[in-house]
Amino acid sequence: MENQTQKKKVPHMTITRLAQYLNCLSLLPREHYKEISSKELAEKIGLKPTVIRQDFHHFGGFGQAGYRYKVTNLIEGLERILGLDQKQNLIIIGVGHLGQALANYRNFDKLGLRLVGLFDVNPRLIGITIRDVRVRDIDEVPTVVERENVHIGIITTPADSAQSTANLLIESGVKGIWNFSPMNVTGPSGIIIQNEHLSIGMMTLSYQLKQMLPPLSASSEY
Amino acid sequence: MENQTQKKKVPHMTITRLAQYLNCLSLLPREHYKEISSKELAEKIGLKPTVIRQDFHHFGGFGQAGYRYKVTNLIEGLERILGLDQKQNLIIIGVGHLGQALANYRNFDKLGLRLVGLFDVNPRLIGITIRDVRVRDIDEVPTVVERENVHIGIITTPADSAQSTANLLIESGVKGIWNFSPMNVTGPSGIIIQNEHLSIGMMTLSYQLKQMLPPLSASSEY
DNA sequence: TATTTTATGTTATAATATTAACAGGGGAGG
DNA sequence: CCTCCCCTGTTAATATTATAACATAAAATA
Repeated sequence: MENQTQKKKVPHMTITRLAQYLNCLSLLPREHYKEISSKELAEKIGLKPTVIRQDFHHFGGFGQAGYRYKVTNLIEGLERILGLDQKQNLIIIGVGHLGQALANYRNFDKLGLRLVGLFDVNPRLIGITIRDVRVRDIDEVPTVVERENVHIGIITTPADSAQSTANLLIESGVKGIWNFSPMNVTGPSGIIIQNEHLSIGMMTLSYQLKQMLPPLSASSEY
Repeated sequence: MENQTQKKKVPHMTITRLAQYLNCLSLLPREHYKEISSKELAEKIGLKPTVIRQDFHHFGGFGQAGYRYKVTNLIEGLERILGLDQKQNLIIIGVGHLGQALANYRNFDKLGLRLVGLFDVNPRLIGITIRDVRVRDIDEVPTVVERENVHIGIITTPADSAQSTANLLIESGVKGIWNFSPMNVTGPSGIIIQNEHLSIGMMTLSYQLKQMLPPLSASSEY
């Protein structure tokens, strides 16, 4: 569209699905899939074709009537929309099990993200190296954020230090926070904060299981 | 697709939020919060009070008009709705970094979940012990699922073996799958499958950042 | 070349979710 | 006891999202 600041609001679910499309497209073998139809893509993800076409329509569409979508064209467009064409530097605070798992996450490269810092308060962790990145003391966060022009910070600390960590990140100049601690963190408007609670996924799974499985005993009370 | 155990269908977003409420409530100090109002809880999560009351209304409400909600009552009710009151056994397949991180996830206990098995194909991992659970060969999955009455399986394998792993789990008798591999997995109806793609959270964050940050160059073309 | 098929972009309709408005219940304070 | 205020449960209205329907364009086929 005409305006990059985006006049009409794109539904949040659409953005989530665009990410799904991109993820799916980047995984399928390129030689067999030079082109793909909305029907094919929808089948792979478990949606209806109209959803995909409607999502694309928010951005003017990616093909032309009659043709199928060109996969490379699609991927490039999605990456541009999602902002993945501009490389970003990020840091991780909290080098516990989850922090280490994320530090080893290969897909960061594909997303245009570069891990430039790992931080913790635990002296036993400070100094070790994970994928060529050395773990530093948390006091060094402001320095690294400024020097490396870091825009994104990932929080994998325990719950009770999540908010203080977020504050530190924000003061240091980080613009987006991806929080994996169980506690919600908040910040001033202008800072993008994504709280990613793993337990919520588990709970919704549990709920659906309960609906599906026969109740063990026809309990009298609610 | 209608569910006979459920008269009126509860919106999916409501279930997600119920999980958020429970997570938030379980984290706040019990002595200071014996009771809580919809307004207070909404503030903590960043919602409006009416959302919470509407969500609760799908289940008949948790308090009575005039009173505030009793926290213990609320927690018990949410746990019952989400099916967390019934203990479940689960296994993890794929003991890479993410699998190990999940194996060490303390919150499983709070969710009524018990890790009873770890599996991998890598001989170098088979035999090691994480939190008193020994890593077994993937061939032993059917045996353990049956013996331990496992209902939930977590997939943390690479993308190319995700679907085959899901098939194995389903054939073994698992009823719910929590898939962390980047590739969507599918199964027959009756099996609950939750695909949890971490990269999607990162991409939506990237998108929002792009909307917020000033465009580096006023590029002519979209 | 005419026609059928398949595909996308667009518009219109149906379904769903959010938000607001309202109706009572209980406690505090005069 | 009465009034005021705050609270929840419920219903109604609004806004948003998903689905279906349609118009059009290209390729394939006869």
